[in-house]
Amino acid sequence: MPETNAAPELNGLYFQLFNEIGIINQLSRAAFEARLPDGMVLPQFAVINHLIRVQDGRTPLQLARAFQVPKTSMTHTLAGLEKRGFVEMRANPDDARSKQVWLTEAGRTFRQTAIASLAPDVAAFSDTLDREELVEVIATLARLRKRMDAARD
Amino acid sequence: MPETNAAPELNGLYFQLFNEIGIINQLSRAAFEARLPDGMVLPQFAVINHLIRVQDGRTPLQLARAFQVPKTSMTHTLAGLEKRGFVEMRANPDDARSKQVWLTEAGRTFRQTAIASLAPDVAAFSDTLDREELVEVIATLARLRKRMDAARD
DNA sequence: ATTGACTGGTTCGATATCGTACTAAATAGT
DNA sequence: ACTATTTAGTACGATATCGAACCAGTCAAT
Repeated sequence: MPETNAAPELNGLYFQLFNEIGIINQLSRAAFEARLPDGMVLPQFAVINHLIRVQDGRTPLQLARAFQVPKTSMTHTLAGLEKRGFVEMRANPDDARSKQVWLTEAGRTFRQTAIASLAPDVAAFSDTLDREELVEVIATLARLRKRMDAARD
Repeated sequence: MPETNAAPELNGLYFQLFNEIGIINQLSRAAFEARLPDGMVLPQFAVINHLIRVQDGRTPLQLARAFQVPKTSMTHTLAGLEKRGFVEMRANPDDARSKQVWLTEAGRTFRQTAIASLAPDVAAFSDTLDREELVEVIATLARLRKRMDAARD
């Protein structure tokens, strides 16, 4: 009965994939946080990075959705960034309930120095995957991510 | 000056990769925990799964290393599993400081039912990657994981 | 215009995660 | 044997994460 076994085995592979992903996430988080100053934490850096890649002025909810974290978590992350002066919360002119998150100069320069200080760590394993492999695995994971995202009812 | 740009761009790709990984990790965690009973959490399930894949009787420290979490986190995770009766801590006959983690029958059956109840969720996106793609991306990530692991001094 | 449903964000309490410091056992060097 | 160092695990305190409940603003239907 090959058909009845097909799905479970595939599921097993997905479990394995999520397992690898969990471990790498763990490793990258630990490596990042070892370099970042005092209590600065990976999600905070990730938010700054995201605001650079896309544009400033996202709303907190947009950010929460981008990272797929509950909005309460994003509130907390943003509070930390604001306390450090790396972002600035402004009122959203289009919607009085909402806000906008803007990077400050301090936030931008922080990102620069953080990336610079992380470079040696990345260099330690950056020869593992060449550019094509990287691009491909990113594309594959992005495909999966979008699909998983869409699958959430 | 193409050479000076080469490295930074590669770093940027790694950042993107870690970002995708973080989001998928988030999505899979949320999906899992939505199905798991009450306060059962992803790492707990992952430990049970790991104990099935490799063998019973791992020590807490081996588990912590396998998942690349601090040992205090593993202590906490195992305490949760033990309280629910899914694992059993025994003395390690080879080392009086150490312990061994063994699955109980309840733990094994729990895994079965958990996987069964997760199957529909996985099915919702399991057609995104075919078997070859899955195998390949897992292999690639495993390679990166091992390399990152080795790079930690 | 008014009501009811919905949405963006925060507050609050419970739990997870993790770093530091500690204890006890094992190991190494003499 | 004896001391110093390392190793396995835990206790504890600080912070991160998240779900539930909440408030204020928006939108839709009448």
